Amino acid sequence: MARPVVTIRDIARRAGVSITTVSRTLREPAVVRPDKRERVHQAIAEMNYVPNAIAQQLRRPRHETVIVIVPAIDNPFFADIVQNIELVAHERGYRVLIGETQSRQDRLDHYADMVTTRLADGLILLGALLPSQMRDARTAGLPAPLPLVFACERSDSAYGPHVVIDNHGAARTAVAHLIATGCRRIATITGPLDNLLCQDRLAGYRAELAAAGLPQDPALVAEGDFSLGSGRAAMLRLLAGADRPDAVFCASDQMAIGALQAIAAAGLAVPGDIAVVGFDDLPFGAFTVPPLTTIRQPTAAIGATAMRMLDALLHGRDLPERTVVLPHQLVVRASSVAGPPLAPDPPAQPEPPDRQETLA
Amino acid sequence: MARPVVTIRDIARRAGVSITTVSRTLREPAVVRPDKRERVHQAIAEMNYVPNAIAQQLRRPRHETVIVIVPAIDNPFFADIVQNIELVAHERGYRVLIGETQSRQDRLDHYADMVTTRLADGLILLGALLPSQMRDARTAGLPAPLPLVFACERSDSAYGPHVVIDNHGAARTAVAHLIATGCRRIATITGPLDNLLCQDRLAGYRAELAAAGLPQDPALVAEGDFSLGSGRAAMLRLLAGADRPDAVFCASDQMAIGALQAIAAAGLAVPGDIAVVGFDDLPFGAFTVPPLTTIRQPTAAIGATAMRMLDALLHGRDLPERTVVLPHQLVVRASSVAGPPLAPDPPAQPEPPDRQETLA
DNA sequence: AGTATTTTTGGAAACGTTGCCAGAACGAAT
DNA sequence: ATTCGTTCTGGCAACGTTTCCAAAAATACT
Repeated sequence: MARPVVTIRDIARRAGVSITTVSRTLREPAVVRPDKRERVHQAIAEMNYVPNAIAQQLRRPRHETVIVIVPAIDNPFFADIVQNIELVAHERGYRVLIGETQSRQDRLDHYADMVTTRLADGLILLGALLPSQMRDARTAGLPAPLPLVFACERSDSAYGPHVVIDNHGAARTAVAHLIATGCRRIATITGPLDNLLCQDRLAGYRAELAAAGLPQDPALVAEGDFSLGSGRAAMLRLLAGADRPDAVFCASDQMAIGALQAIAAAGLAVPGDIAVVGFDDLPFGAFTVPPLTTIRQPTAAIGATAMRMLDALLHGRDLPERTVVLPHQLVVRASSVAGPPLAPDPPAQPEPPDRQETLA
Repeated sequence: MARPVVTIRDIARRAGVSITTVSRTLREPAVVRPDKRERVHQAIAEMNYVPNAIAQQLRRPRHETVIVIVPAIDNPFFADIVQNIELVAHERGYRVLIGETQSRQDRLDHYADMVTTRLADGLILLGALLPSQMRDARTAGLPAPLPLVFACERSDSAYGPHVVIDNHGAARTAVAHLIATGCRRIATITGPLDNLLCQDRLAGYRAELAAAGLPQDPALVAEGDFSLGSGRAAMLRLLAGADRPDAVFCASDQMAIGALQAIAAAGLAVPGDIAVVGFDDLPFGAFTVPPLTTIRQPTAAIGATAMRMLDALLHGRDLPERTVVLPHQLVVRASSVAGPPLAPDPPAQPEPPDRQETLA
């Protein structure tokens, strides 16, 4: 188990050169003479030397490592964003580590500690939870101790830059679509309402109803927690009401799928009796029965932009904007519009070109 | 951005003590006199000092960090295992980092490098992919250079210990169940067949058919890649055949859900026309229409056992067994058995007590 | 051949900790 | 007062790199 550790010193001895030369052979080979370079490489191969990254990092100001904090690792929506963070990260020489919090403060703090103790450079938060030390520093009037970027979720913008979509507007778009297809009694299943993003979506829902001159009925608002089971339960509650809704706007696709099942279990038809619109455009949504109308979030752009912003932050560059708002898109499928099959899904959201430049 | 870095030296100066005393105040407070201890703590608070973990680790032999390699972060099956790895890891003072490979060798190697370069202590592989350096070392006749444990997937056991289920037996159980309910023309949708685990499940399927004296029809075997879309496509292929199957055993729930949709799209009934059995018992499977019969894997035990094995490995303790096989369980729901609603789902698999002790 | 320039090299000081060891300070026992 | 144990403390050498800087070697130029 405890194989003797080969260090740069051993290589130097073996190759008959100085430690410096070995280091340089690895770091900037061009500057060392070919014959020595050769000898060094040979020694490295023979002795099976691998540089100790810990020691290297002790001398380097930065480690090119970022941590992505995900509330729940099994949410495909986050998974897609993480994918795109990794794309940009790799391209710029960063290593990406993923930390799952299950929305627990202690877990988040544990990962945040990796940044304060200099094991990693920065954080991308896909959840709304805030590291304790950020809050503490804030109340103590200190500057933000951690370089971090919020993606998807919204928080107090004093804590760091954001990349988000217009949740209020997206909710309005979804509800407007339902109204346009003739629905009049539109319910909503929200996410946890202590979450700013969910408040935004609920407000958008209300705003659109108001704009269309439709009445607001508190009995048509049910709170879920983004999960499938909670969507199902919420839908059952809505169906139990005296005057059943003719449409439901759900704050996540997972909840929308739960709603679909509750509606089917009640023997009602979608969209005939009740139209359903979700949010996120999970890959799964295209396969439900019927396929789900939803709001597509620009996951590629969200991930890429968040990583670019963090990169900028870590290099002390000024960000052109503290908050970047990316465009969403309504994807209409059969859960909201009856009739013959619709046109195939629109292509994936293209990368907005402007970000690319401002943050390059 | 570039706040001056406060080091242990600054604290020593401020508190009027030596560096050693500061270190000791943090490491073994009991031994330093209360008054100095107090002064040090105060200086730490005033200057906002956080020890540099990189520097600490340079002096320590181990870092208490493990990396879990997941092929695809959005697979809920892996998510659940990761959860349970984290549980045991935390309890034993390890930090868990997750790396996603998308089955790409370069990404895996990148994470594996973190272990060789001593940024992390060991690896738990949830995928079948093997770090290049393992293979290289093997062909060069060297000992395994990385402490790692395979979970779920099977590989050449010379590379490291395994914790798995009996995939061959589980497939037999599933097929036997279908035969018991009266099915005779049983198809299967496999995972990628270069994968040992998938080969095992296919072999189990064949063995059970043979044992029941049913014929083997190559036209009843379709290959997928675990994903929902691939299951749908495979089912369509099976349905296109001359003599349609009356049941299908799928090597993953995701593929089974795809199959359900293909069957529904063809206007056939489940289980009336075709019975469907999946594999994994994803939370989602309980919510499909109809709910999915499946093989439940003991995710809690798999995760916990894998982490315990890695812990043992890292401490140079001998493992009681190189390969641990955990029990699976058939969960019968309406996709395979028609009729009145069945008994509620069986409770989650209890932790097998024996592992706990042998590896504690 | 001799000097000026450029290219290569190696010594040594960091980086921020920990932990050994010897010595200082303290109290207790003579 | 002196001696003897304890308890605390600080100096210093690690840990394995990288990176100045100055010196040495190689090359170019008169």
